[in-house]
Parts: sequence; C-alpha cells; structure tokens
Amino acid sequence: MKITIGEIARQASVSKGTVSRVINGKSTVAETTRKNVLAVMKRLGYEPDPVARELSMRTKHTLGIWVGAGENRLSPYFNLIWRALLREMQVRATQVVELPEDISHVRTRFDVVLVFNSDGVDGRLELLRERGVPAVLIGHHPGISCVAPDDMGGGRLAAHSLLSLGHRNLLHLTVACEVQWAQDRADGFTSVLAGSSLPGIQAATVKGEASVLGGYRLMRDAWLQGHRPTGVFCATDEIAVGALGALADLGVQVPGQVSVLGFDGLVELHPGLASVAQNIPAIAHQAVSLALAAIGKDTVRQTIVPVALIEGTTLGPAPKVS
Amino acid sequence: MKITIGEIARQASVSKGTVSRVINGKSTVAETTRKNVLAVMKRLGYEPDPVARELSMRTKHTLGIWVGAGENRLSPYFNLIWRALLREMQVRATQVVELPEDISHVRTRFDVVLVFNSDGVDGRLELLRERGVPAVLIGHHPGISCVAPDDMGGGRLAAHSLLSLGHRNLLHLTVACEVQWAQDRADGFTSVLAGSSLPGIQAATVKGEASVLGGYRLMRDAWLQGHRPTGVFCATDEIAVGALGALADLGVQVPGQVSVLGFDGLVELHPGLASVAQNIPAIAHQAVSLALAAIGKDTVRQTIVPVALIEGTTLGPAPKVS
DNA sequence: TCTGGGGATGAAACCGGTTACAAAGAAGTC
DNA sequence: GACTTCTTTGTAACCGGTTTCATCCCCAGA
Repeated sequence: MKITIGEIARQASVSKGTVSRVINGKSTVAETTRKNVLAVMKRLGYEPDPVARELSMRTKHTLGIWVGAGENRLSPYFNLIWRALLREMQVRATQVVELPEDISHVRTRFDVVLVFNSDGVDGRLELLRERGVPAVLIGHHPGISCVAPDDMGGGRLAAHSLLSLGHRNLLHLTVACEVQWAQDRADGFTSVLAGSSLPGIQAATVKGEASVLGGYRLMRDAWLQGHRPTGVFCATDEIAVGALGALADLGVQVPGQVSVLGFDGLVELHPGLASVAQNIPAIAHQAVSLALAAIGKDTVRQTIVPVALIEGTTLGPAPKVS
Repeated sequence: MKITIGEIARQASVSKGTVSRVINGKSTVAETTRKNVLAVMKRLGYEPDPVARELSMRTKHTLGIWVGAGENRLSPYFNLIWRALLREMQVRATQVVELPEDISHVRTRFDVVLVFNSDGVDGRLELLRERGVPAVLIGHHPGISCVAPDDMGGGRLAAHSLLSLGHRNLLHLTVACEVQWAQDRADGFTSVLAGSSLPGIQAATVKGEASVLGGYRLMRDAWLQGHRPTGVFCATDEIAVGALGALADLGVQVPGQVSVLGFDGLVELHPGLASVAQNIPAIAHQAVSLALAAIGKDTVRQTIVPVALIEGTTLGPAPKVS
C-alpha cells in the first residue's frame, strides 16, 4: 500500500493542506507542526508522487532532448555535453527524456525542449512552435534562444596564442562539411591573421573528416605536399590528436618543430594537448537555465559561453629560423 | 485554454466517461456516438493529457535507462543499442528517461528500469529492489531478467568458420579488462578448438584495449613478436578494424595471407569486415518487451538473442602451406 | 474592553483523466 | 405480458497532490 499525503495528514493529525505546505515550504507553518509532520513523513518513508504533483502544478519537470540525425553522437564532445546535461538535470530535480527523430506523434510529456543544432533544425523548431513547446538550442540560430561556445572568440584566441609565440607559418585543419561552428572558428582565426600588422604571416587551410583518422590524414598529406607550418590550429581536438599522430610518424618534433593547438578542451583524449577549451559544464548549466526559464514565457535569449586556453605540452615557441 | 476531456464531452453532448471510453476503446460504445465524439475531438485538436492519464492509470509509460559509469558510451555498439531502444520505445508509445548515476534521490517517474551491465551492477540492482522498481538488464546476470547476445555461441561460430576454411593457426585478440561478454566469446572460441579432432591446431590469445587503436597495437605487436596466424578472431569489431590497419601497414594481404573476423556486426565501421553479428534491433526489442512485461509482476526471464555470421571480404580460405 | 491584523490551519475545489456502479432501453425468451 | 439479458450511457468516486478561501486564535494598540 502506497503512502499518500492523506495518510501522513491522518497520522500527524493535520490536514492534507498543511502537509503540502510543509513539503513545499511556500507558506508558513508553525514550527512545532512542521517538525511533527516531518517526523511522520520520515517514519513512514513518504515520498510525494511526482505524477500527481505534475498534474496539479501543471509543470512536468521534464526536459526533452532532441538530437538531430546529423549530430555525431559518437564524438567525445557530444558525450561530454550529454553527461553534463544529465548532471545538471539531477541537480535541478528535473528529468530528461530523449525524443525520437519524429515527434509528430509523441505526446508532450515535457515542458521544454533542448535541441542540438544540426541540419533540418528549422523544420523541427516549427513543429515545436505549433505544439506550443518552447525550445532552446545548443548552437547558433537566429530568433530562438540558444547557448553556444564562443567559437569565433576561440578562433581569435588560437591565432593570438600562436602569433605571440612567434609562429608565422600557420596551418588550419578543419572539417569539410559546412557547419556553423567550424565556420566561426575559422573566421575568428583568419580575421586575426588578416588584421595583424606582423610581417611574414603565411596561413593555409585544409579540410577533411572530423575524426582522429581524418586529422591524421590531413596532417600527413599536407606535410607530404610540402606544407611546413610551425603552428597548426585544429578545429577539433580529435583532428589535433590525429595530427599529432601523423607528425610523430613523420618524425617531426612537437612542440620543438611544430606546435599543435586543438579546440574543445577534451584533455582526456590526449593528455597534454594544447586546446581552446569550451566550458562544457557552463554550457550545460546555461542551456538548462535558459530552458527552465523559457517554460511558460516566450522570451528569446542567446548566451555565448567563453572559452579558455589550455596550454598543454604541444604548444611552444616557434623554432628559430631554419 | 487547454482542451480537456470535459470540453469534448460538452460539445459532443455526452459524459466524460463516454469520451474516455472512446479514447481507450476498452468498453463498447455505440458506433454513432463514437463517430461523433471522434469528430469533435478532431475538430478541437484534442490530445489527452498524458500526466493526468498516468495518475489515474497508475502507470507512467516510462522506462528508465541506467548506464553504468564503466559503460563505454562512445562505442559504436553502445550507440546502436541506444538508438535501437529509442526506436523501439517510439513504436510502443513509451518514453525513455536516462537516469543519473546516483538514483537514490531521484523520484521514481518510471515503472521499470533497463540497466546496462557493468561494474557495480549488484549495488544498483539492490537499490531498485528497495524501491520496488523492476529491472531488466542488458547483459548477463543471475537472478534477474536479462537479455544478451549469444556471446558464447558467437565464439563457437567464429571458431567453426575459421576451422572450416582451413585455418589452423589462430589468434584471438580480446580486451584486457574482465568482462563477461569477452570471457564468453573467448570460452566459446577456445572450447571448439579444444574439442576439435582436427590435427595441428594452434591458438594464442592476446589482450589489450577495446578500441581501434588498441586493436592496431595488439595485431602489430603480436606480429612483430613472431605470431604468424592465418586466422584472427577479434572480440569486437573495433579491435578488428585496428587489426586490419596494422596488417595493412605490415604489408600482409587480407584475406590472402590472413583472415580477420570481428564481433558485433557493425558493418558501417568498416565495409566488408567479416563479423559475428549481433541482432541489435532484436536485442532492443526483447529488452523493451521484457521490461514492459515486468511492470507490476515479479517474473524473471532471461533471453539470449542469436548471432549470425557476416562473411564480408576479410574472411577467406587459409593459404596453402607456406 | 473592544478592535484590527496577521499567522496557522482546515475544508473543499481543482488538475484531467479512468473506472466501478447503476440505471435506462432494447431485445430476446417463455 | 413479465422476466432476463445485453448494450449503452451517465454519475460519481478516485488517483495524489496543490491552492484558494474562510475561519480561528492570539496579541498589540486605542
């Protein structure tokens, strides 16, 4: 037999209302009754039924997560975000359900949805609007609440770091597919180079697959084709790890001859990797905050989470002129 | 203003009860009233509130998923299972919530939990039992409902395939950490070798990391240490992919000189890879079936899902004696 | 002493459904 | 024609909480 609020009320000789007030602490309750009710609750091991609570409070305490088909769920980055979200939700006593690709027939048991930016985002946002469910996007998108890392600032940070270490011959390894974040990182990077008054800056960009293997190939092929950068900026840490592998195979010293700088800050991927680190816990925190704040209201807020440089051991001063 | 069942009842000039009966189809309703009510529902775009329904039906239509910290969420295998589960849940109109590591303070908004087998499983199962929530495990465990692939049978299948292709000098690449599935695959494999009456069978086992890179190292090192198998059985496809890479780098022909057989059937990982394939959709289906069947009852059922051989292009007859 | 204000509490409505039960007709049986 | 039985439907209780409103009580101030 399940213990209900009524049972608590009876045993504590108070009304359901009082017990409810004790639970929620919204209204004042005499200290002695409060103690008493709490004691009874503890004695009986009472836990309020979340479903009943949802019904009367008209909020489901549930956040849906919608992951696009294009999103690479296998990437360490996605994984970290996902787990950070889980932790965040736990702190907020909110549960998270993952929505299937096609939500047109899903009953809305969530009060807000977090969307991972990817192709076809517009269609799904439209669908949500129809159903009156607010959405928060992880990534950039006009006209909707989003939270994203400072990709462009990160690109600039990378350029500044490399330049200040004396590097003048730079290579940017990035992904071939057209995604906003890659574009922003590249834009930030090249804008600094273009705006710099330092003499003798050379820079090239090559594009490939966003994986360790992809990074390996990019670096190896670029080197074999005669590129001789002293500083390599990789659009993701996975690419950077691959690049490091290629340089090792080519017998190139890191950071003696070449410095390698990644993006994302996934230190566990390769200890010592220098990287423009995203603040993943902060992104998760912001995303959930925005989402919870959006329930019921109709506000649009965009948040950019700052990035920071992890120096690591793959980044060093440019070698003296050869 | 939200459309409720009462509103439908009013507009259709019937009682709430009748509308409910139309929705659930449990009890008989005159055909003409049914049509009428459905028409009103459609006209107003009515959707029953899932929370209210959960409250009165005492079932949450929600399945919790609990992933151990030890589980490798980055593995393609995990990813496939996860997505298969999502699809399966969608079909059954059930939602899935992922539970955080520590559920001791999570309010139970689910009627059953699916647990991914991993270290410390006993403790968490105990926790669930206390809360009266049934659990179904993906993997093997005594005394609880589980569903798992036929690891041992798969090991046997691998051995039989290689033997029947004439291979006598075999190498098994597997993971160093002690997990049940790896043990079972190895046991199945070696039991066939041990039980075979064929002459001249040699077999070795080496253990390493369960990743592409791990497989690469295992294969390369084994070869450099003088192992000269003609058939290699890898405990996972990722190891197999790594092994293929190493063999390519060593200049060994596949399948001319060496055949490579993986396990899991992740064809997208490496087209043409021969593998003992798990039936992942079937596992997901069974897991969800068992889980839904376990709600309210207290039955224990264990299901083993058969595996099948994918021949691929990395498996061939043993070379003529050198 | 009378009055007013504020804190503590209980009663009851409400959230949006499901379902046991009863009642009203319709149809079938003897 | 009276009695059964079956189908269809309405009524009201219920699921387990929250919340509004009214009431009661106590104490300060005039």
